[in-house]
Amino acid sequence: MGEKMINPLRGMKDLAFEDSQKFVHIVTTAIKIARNYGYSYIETPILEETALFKRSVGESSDIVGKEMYQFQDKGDNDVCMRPEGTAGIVRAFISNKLDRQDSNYRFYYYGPMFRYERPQKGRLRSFHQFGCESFGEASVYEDFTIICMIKDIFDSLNIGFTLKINSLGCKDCMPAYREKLIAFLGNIKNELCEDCNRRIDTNPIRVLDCKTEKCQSMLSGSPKLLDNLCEVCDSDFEKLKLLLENMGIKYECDSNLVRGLDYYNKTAFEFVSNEIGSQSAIAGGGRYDRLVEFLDGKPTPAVGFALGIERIMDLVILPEPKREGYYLGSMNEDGIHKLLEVANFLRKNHKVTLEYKSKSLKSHLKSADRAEAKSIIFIGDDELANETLWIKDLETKEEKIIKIDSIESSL
RNA sequence: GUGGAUGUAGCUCAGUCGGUAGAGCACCAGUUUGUGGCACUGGUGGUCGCGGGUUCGAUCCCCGUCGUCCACCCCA
Repeated sequence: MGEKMINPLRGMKDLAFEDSQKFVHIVTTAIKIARNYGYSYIETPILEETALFKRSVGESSDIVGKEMYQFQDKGDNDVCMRPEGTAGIVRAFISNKLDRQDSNYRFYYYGPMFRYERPQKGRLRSFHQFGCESFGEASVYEDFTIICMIKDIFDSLNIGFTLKINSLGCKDCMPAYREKLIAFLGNIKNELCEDCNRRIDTNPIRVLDCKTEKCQSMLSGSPKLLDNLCEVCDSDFEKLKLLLENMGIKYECDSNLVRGLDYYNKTAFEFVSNEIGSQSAIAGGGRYDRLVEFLDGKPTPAVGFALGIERIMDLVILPEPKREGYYLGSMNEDGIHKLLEVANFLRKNHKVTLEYKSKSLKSHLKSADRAEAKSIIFIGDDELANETLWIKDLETKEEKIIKIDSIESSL
């Protein structure tokens, strides 16, 4: 008492009412589709050893460099709230020795992620992702299938998007391209902006999609990633494009599309929306064939994606609410007492809203509307005297009176 | 981390060229001694983000602080 009111932490939001309904709608839709594609649920801890994220997400990324919720726990362990989902799933995949098993594993997950960033539209410190990870399948068909799955999810949520794809190459072609690009950038270093000069060291490919006009004009002759792929990467990328075209899925090739996390290779993709402000990515993912071995597992090809639930919450339209169940109310205390038993019975099969305050029928009817009940059950003075219930269907407006002790056969 | 806005009732916002505040929505009640989603009437509800300064007096002016929003960076 008298102390300062406690508010949620910066960048953290409570989800209730319409927001939580949207959240559940998105997650249940995504789960249903993921299950149709053969994915099963996996739940991993929110807290992990910090080293996990340093080795997977990569020290060069901003996520690890400056956005982690990292601290020492009471056992003096260096721990971290997960900033993304893939690392923990891969860790679990290896911890459970699934990498020793020569078969495919497909997992879906959803839950909160934490990044210590400055909040803005579509960007929170505590936010939720739904994601899928497929292990053991090297075929580009799997990349294609996962893109189809995301498309299905957005289609069923009625959300429009643009699909962008790129290939990041593999261990055979990416390093060579990287050197080529660094050499090119080195020559025009003095003309590039401050940010780009920093990027040359941290993530040179990012320089390619710098927003400043000066940089863009300097970059017109830069070597392009897609022109420098090895034979396998190139033919897989061509195959992916063909598969998408045959399926009628529109896409844009974006040679500058770079995933923010270090572990990606080959196929990279992003679903963007132009309706949600500056943070336009609503889902992103790609292939990460080397991550399992980086984390000391047996080399296992993998591909996955994550979608930002809060970002698509602004885009989904909730289905019309339907009236459901019963609202129970009385004009007098004794009636409420009887309704407690009625509620107990009905709750075995129906949604029930029981009002404990005695008040007029009119007032109860209003409350019943607000509760979105399909029917109201009411006990007034007459019903109390006759041991009956007055029941009205709020949609059809039909009314009936039944004996309380015949409720089991009447409802 | 940088920059720009902003902070008045549960919500959306007005307002006072400095004299401690209002509307709409929502909520409650009544109009109808027992018939809803409409209408009308009335009511509950705010130390005008917090701290300091100027002033006889600050919600309004000044400084600070915290929060929120938006953009950059980066990302889902």
